[in-house]
Amino acid sequence: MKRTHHNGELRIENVNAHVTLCGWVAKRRNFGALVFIDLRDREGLIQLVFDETMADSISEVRNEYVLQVDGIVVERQDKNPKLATGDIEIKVEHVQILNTAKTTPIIVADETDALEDTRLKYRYLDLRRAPIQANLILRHQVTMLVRNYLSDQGFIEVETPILCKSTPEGARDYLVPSRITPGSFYALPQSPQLYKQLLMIGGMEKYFQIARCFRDEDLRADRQPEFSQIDIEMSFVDEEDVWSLTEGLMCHIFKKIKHVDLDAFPRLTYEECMARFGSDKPDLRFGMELNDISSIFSNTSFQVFKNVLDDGGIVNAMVVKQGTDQFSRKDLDKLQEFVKVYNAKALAYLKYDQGAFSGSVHKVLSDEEKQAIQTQLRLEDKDLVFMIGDRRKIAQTAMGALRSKLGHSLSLIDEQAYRFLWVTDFPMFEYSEEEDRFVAAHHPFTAPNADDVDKLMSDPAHCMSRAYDLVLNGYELLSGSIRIHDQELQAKVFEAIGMSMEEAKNKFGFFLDAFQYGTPPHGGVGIGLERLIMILADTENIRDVVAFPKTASASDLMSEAPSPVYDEQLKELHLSTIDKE
RNA sequence: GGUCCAGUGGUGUAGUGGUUAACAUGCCUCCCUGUCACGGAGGAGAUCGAGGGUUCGAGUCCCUUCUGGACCGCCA
Repeated sequence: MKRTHHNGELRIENVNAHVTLCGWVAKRRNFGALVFIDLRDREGLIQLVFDETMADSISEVRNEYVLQVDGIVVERQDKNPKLATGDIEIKVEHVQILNTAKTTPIIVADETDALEDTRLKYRYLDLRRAPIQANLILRHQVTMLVRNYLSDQGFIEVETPILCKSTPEGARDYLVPSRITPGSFYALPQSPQLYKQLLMIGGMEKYFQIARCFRDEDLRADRQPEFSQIDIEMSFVDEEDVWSLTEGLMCHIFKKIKHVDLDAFPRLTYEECMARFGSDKPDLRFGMELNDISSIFSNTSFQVFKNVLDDGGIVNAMVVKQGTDQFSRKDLDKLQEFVKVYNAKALAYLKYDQGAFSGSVHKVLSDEEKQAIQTQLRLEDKDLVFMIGDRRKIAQTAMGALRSKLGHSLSLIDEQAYRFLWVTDFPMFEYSEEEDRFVAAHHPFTAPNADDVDKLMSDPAHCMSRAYDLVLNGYELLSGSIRIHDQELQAKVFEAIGMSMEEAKNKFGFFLDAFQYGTPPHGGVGIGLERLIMILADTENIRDVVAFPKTASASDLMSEAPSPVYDEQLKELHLSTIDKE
């Protein structure tokens, strides 16, 4: 092999150069004895011309054949402005067929051909297409930037185990049976959480890893069962140190990849975030904030809102500016169904037009109430108000989901913008109705706010933590926290979530042991690499930025994993064949 | 665990109870010396995801099931 150039890099300046090129046949066009072939490689396309003297040597060549050609770069008579190499072509003098190819099930040259399941079944062909290659190259560039940046900042990349101890707190583990210890299992890491904290105890001070993580939970458009996390942990730091490091990294990435200078990263508490946007990962590329208008209805005769308020709920409102004519009755009925998905009982609406009200709750609200709504929400002509009266969390979440949906469907979003947001002061615990106890909202190693330590037992619902998320354009880009480094505090947190010291020792004994030998204050973050790449690649589908992704049911259409195994393998693992009923 | 959408030649679609399932593209053969979404002529290729039911008759209606997708729950 003596390839001299990539196909996409040749230009008019290369005219008369003798070149040797390699690649795949993207397209063949015949004119009697004259044949054009578009030759594709990773860097692009170039047109090859074969005259009658070459006709025999390429008569068998079809799409996706692998060729090596020698030829001379010549200027074209008719240039093709759509192609980077469109000013020139290669007059081929010698061709070698490196390999043949069967007719492909998907047409590689047509980037719109085939639905996603077919593309995934033949992923190796889909990967030949420019868009998916561009995404993988982008991913490579970002991980290189991350490694270099963090290394320059004094961080050490350390690999942590994939075969771990199962810690059944949080996400469901993927389990791996042990052959040597029958009946025992490893777990694949949901994240390197414990190991990175142990690295801090181990004196690494600044650690990072582009870490593979595994979670056996149901998938979504932005969730795969295995994914990568830019995992970072630092010793002797507080929130400001972690945030400033993270912001520096993000600024670096967006400068290098998108050539933009990011604005300062705003911060909101979780509570304010939920109140204003109905989400802990709000899209700040548009406004249309939520409003609590409960006080207007303190003496209402509208029974629905009255009941909600009596039960401690709220009435949440959102104004669609100039919205009165944007929704048909049918649209509004659909939105009604939409909020029910989020457990809201109903979606009320009120139209304000030329000083007069109409809409679903027009007749049941008093004039004073409507006037108060107009005043509080500063309604102008043709404004539409959506209202949800429900339990606080439901009213906020459902309205937040509606806000997000309408932001897209009404094109309120500035597609060019990158709007970051730090969300802080998360609750330390969430009440789990299922388990009838408080569970850690983040993970049980998150430090509580210093002021809230005495609430751990007395008032866990109002105990805030030192956890934080970084949100970008409506995606949770990372989560992190300042960790507990004091063993007594750690014990209290276990107690608060109803975990006995015995149980804690059984689950995290090695970790708690380590705490006794001089644990530095530490904290860090885990950045969802795929989500970052999705945003940079401008796609809403995580599979677009993963080379070999899995489907929504966690299977690989290409390799057909997961698959049954031989009885022999099960026997070695001391597992009996699973009864399929 | 739940809700919704989709499944028709290799690929992408049309077909809304009635002849031989249509179109585009790809594939094969032939023609063509300046195409680049090349063009022209011809050809092969589908038990309409699977199973059951309703009907004189089902790609079409009903039930079950499988697969893919989106969402809720879940994802510390």
